[in-house]
Amino acid sequence: MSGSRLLGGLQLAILRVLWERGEATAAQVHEELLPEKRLALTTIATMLSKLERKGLVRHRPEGRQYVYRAAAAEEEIHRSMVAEFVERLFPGNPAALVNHLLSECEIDFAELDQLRALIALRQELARKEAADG
Amino acid sequence: MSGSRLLGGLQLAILRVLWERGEATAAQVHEELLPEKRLALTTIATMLSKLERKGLVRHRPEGRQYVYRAAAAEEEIHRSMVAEFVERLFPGNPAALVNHLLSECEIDFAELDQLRALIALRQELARKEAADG
DNA sequence: GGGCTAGTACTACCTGGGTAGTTGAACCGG
DNA sequence: CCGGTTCAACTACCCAGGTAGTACTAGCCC
Repeated sequence: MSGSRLLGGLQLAILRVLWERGEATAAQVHEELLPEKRLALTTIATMLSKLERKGLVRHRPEGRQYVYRAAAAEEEIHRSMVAEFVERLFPGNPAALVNHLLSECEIDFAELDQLRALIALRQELARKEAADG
Repeated sequence: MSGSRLLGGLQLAILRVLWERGEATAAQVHEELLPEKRLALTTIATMLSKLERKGLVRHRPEGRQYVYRAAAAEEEIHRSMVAEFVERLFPGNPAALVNHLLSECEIDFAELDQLRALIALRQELARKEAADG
């Protein structure tokens, strides 16, 4: 478990493509990211290799090219990155981040409703846990 | 635009000391961080210089030592880092991060209550805006 | 005044993200 | 069989965070 789990923007963009499509060649990832980031194909290929070295991506040869797929679940990456980020910015206080997000970010009405429901659910669980012991 | 992207853990730890104390010498920051991170004093001094080059701290000579203070407000740093982080991990969807935090993190009952109140407040504001605008 | 000390400045190195050119191999069309 | 195309691999940079040793300097004590 090495520290510094914060992946960069490009790495995440690539992983997102893989999560979305299941599998993709370097060229496909490149093409999909073109509007977002104008990068050379070799840049994408390099990043895929680096991600593979870190165990976040695997490849399988198909004909003369490699087909990549994510080796780490999206949820897993989210979890570890959020944990790392919270620890960095609001040490031991995830609620402070929620607070910040609610105060500073544009979150629309419907989403706020959903979040409120989610909080109610969490409180329900907490209450039950407390009751059961 | 102060291209302040994601600061590292040490930089933030140093800034936290400065925010907390208002002012501090390198030695004071070092001392305060000792239990948290065992680092050489020169490491702290180096980071202070780097932070100063980025305009995030300033110093004032006092006798033969420098007294540093943060040049960026805590809120400002929080804002820009959270924005950057959200854009990286949940592009254009801060609510997804809130969702994640509520689902995955340990947030205690009282905090959940406060968050619920905060959401209600936000909704109130949104409703008012919708009515006025 | 001469050496000790405290404290900054300078320099160096490692790591990892990001970027891309160059190389070399496999393959396809003629 | 040869030349062009298409890949992946290798190599090389840049930059910033992090870490720390060493050099220099200003002040202090005897």
